[in-house]
Amino acid sequence: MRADARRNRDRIVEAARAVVAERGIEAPMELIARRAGVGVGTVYRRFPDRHALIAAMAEQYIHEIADALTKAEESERGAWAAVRSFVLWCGDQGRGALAAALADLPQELFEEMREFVTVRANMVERLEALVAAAQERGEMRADVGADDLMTLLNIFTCHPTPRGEHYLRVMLDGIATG
Amino acid sequence: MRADARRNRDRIVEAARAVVAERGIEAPMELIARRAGVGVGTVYRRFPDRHALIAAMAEQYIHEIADALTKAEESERGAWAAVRSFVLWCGDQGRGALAAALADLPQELFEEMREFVTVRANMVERLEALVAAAQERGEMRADVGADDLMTLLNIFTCHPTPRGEHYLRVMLDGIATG
DNA sequence: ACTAAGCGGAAGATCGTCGTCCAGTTAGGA
DNA sequence: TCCTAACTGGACGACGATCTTCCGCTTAGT
Repeated sequence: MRADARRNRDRIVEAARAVVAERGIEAPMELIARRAGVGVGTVYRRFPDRHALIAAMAEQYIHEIADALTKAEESERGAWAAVRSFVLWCGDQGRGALAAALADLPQELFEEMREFVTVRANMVERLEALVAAAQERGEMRADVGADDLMTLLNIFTCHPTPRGEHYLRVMLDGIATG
Repeated sequence: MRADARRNRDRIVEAARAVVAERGIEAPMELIARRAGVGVGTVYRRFPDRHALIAAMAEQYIHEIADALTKAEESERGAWAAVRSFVLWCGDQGRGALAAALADLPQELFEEMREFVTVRANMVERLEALVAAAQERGEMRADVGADDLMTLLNIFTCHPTPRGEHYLRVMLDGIATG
């Protein structure tokens, strides 16, 4: 692949993430192309259809999240601190908006996204372990699980508001054992 | 107006509320007509365009909310209890979904909806008073205001999930002074 | 039983997005 | 420098979803 083509490909994936986070999974291809500074034709040459683009995007995205979780795990300030900082990290930068957009992806699409599915499953497992540890130590209420955390993240970040991060903190205060 | 026409009119407004709550403010008119058990033609005779229908719907809706707030105020179990029960009432039955849908209404539309605007303004004022009282008594954290409560309601109810009410309760625990 | 009011839904208009195609441009090797 | 294969942008026709109108049939109510 020619160097300029490579550069454009990367720009397109990045633009897709931003646009999908803002406008949802059905954002027009032209918006993505514009944001990347290329024409629609260029997008379609690199990615035969929007599915391919979404898959590329999702893969990059899930790896970032998984890395953040690893960092949180390694911080060694306790399970609840790890959960908390991971949630706040996810809430930041509208990452969750992308997650929300991916969440209502048609089921059949996931079958072309093996890597994404695998990495995500692994991540959920690790988050569950962290939550269980925090609960065992009595640092976190027992009626909220890892899946609830992910749902809540989706809810908050998919609905952008100026005080989103503040709300997330209030929510975390409600989740922490008082 | 003939009795059957009146009946249909009411049914249409009710159907519109349900459909808009589920599918957003841009839900197809045909869906609303179907849900009301009438043809699209009937909808358009009663309401010249979707704006008129939305206005009728919004008016009915805001009165219900205002009534609920009145009930909460009258319960006399304290300001925080009133705020809490009002928020939970709103969260119930997907009322917020409708609020969310109304929230991203084009600005110019509100100018044809005087009644709605007036009643809503009055309601917000009363909620603010309740919040101030709860905060003064130290029952509620000071960094969350009436507008935040409304935003949070929108956020939660516009994004329907099986555990929505539970999340709202957790959130309220975070908002209450611990 | 008569008629004004009401009814449903087919049909045509409109709109936004998709994905293709091709004439023109450019990277980078010889 | 020159050459060409690779790449580029965006106009364009197709398409599906939704809007709104219109009209022949039905019905409430006198």
